[in-house]
Amino acid sequence: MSLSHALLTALAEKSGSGLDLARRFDKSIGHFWQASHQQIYRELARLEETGLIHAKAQPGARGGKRVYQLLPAGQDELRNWVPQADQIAPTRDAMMVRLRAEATLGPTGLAPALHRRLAGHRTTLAEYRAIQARDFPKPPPSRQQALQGLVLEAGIRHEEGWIELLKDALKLLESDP
Amino acid sequence: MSLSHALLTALAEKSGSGLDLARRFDKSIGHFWQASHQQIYRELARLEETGLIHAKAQPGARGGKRVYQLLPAGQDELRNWVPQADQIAPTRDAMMVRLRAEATLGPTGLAPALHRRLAGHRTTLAEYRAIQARDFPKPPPSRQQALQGLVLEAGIRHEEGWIELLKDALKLLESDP
DNA sequence: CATAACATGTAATGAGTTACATGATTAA
DNA sequence: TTAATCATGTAACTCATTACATGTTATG
Repeated sequence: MSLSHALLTALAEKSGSGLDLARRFDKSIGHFWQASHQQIYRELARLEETGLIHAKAQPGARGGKRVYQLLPAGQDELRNWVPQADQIAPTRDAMMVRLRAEATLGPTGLAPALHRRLAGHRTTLAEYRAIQARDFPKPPPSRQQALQGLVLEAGIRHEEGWIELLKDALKLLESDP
Repeated sequence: MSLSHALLTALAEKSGSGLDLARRFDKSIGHFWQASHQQIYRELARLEETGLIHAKAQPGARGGKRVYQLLPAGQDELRNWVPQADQIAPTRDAMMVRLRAEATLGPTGLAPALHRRLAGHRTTLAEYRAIQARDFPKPPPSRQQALQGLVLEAGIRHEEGWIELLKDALKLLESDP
C-alpha cells in the first residue's frame, strides 16, 4: 500500500491539514494517486500513531484544524521506501473492455461515450499544459524542478495517448457504423 | 464494478471454464483488466445466479470442470452496458510518487528500481508486438479485428510511453547523482 | 443569529489480495 | 500408486467507496 507514502511525500513537500492534503490530492498528486478525504484522515491518524508525522493543533485556525508535519522518523521511512521496487501496476480501464465487447457484439452505440471521454482527456491535457507553462520554465532551474516536470510530462503524454486512441476508435466506428 | 462485464465480454468471445478465463485474463484481457482466480470464481457464481450465464458440467473433462456460456440475457446486459459512460480512471502508480519523493528528498538511490522497471516494460512491449505481428495483419480483415487491434495498439503505446519516461528519468538521475 | 464554508470524522458495504483447502485426472 | 497438474473453492484480511454525522468559524 502506498497511500501512506504518498501522504508522507506530500508532507515532505509541505506541511498541511487533512483537508489541505485532500485538496492537494485533487490537484497535483491526485493525478497519479487519488484518495478520498476519508482515506486521508484515517491514514493520517495511523501515521501519527506510528510516530512518522505529528499534528499541531492551530489555535487561531478554523474548525479543529490539525496541521501535520513530517517527523524525522517519517523522512527516514520515506527515504527507505523510495528505492524499493514494486510490480508494475497494470492499467485497468473499463473503456478497453467496452471496445472489446463492441468488437465482438457488433455496433452498440459506443460513439457518444467515446466523444464524452475524448472531451474529458482534452480538458485534463489543457490543465496540465497550463501548469507546465506556469510552473515549469525550461530549462529547469533545479534537479527538483526537473524531476517534478518529468512527472507532469508523463501525465501530458498519457493524456495525448488517450486522445489519439479515442480519435482512432471514433474514426473506425463512424466510417463503418 | 466491471469485473462482471469483463467476464461477460470474455464469454461473448468464447465459452470457457473458470480456469480458462483466469488464463485468458492473464494473457489478453488481463492486460487492461486483471482478476485473480478467486475473484473470477466468485463472480461467475454470481453471474450464474443472476441468470446471465450458464454452466454445463463436462462429463469427459478434468476435475469438476464447469464450462460457462453466455445466455441471451447476459448478451442483453452487456449490450446495455457498453455505451454507458464511466468517469475516467486516473492512473495510480507508485513510481510517480517515488519520483516525486526523490525530487524533494534529494538522491535516494532510485536508479536501480527504474532500470528494473524499464526492463519490465520492454518485455511487455515485446510480447505485445509479437501478438500484433502474429494475430493482427494489416490492413485488418474485419471491423472486429480492427477494433481488437486498436486496443492492442493502445497497450503498445502505453508501454512505449513508460519506456520514454523511464529513460528520461534515468538520464536526469545519472547525469546529476 | 442564520448560513455558508471549513474541518474532521464514523459506519456500512463492496472489491481485491493472500493464504490455504479440497478433490479429480493423467502420466510416470 | 504417487506425483504433477487441472480445477474449484473458503477464510481472513486489507483497501476503497459511499453515505452520513458532527462541530467550528467567518460573514452578512
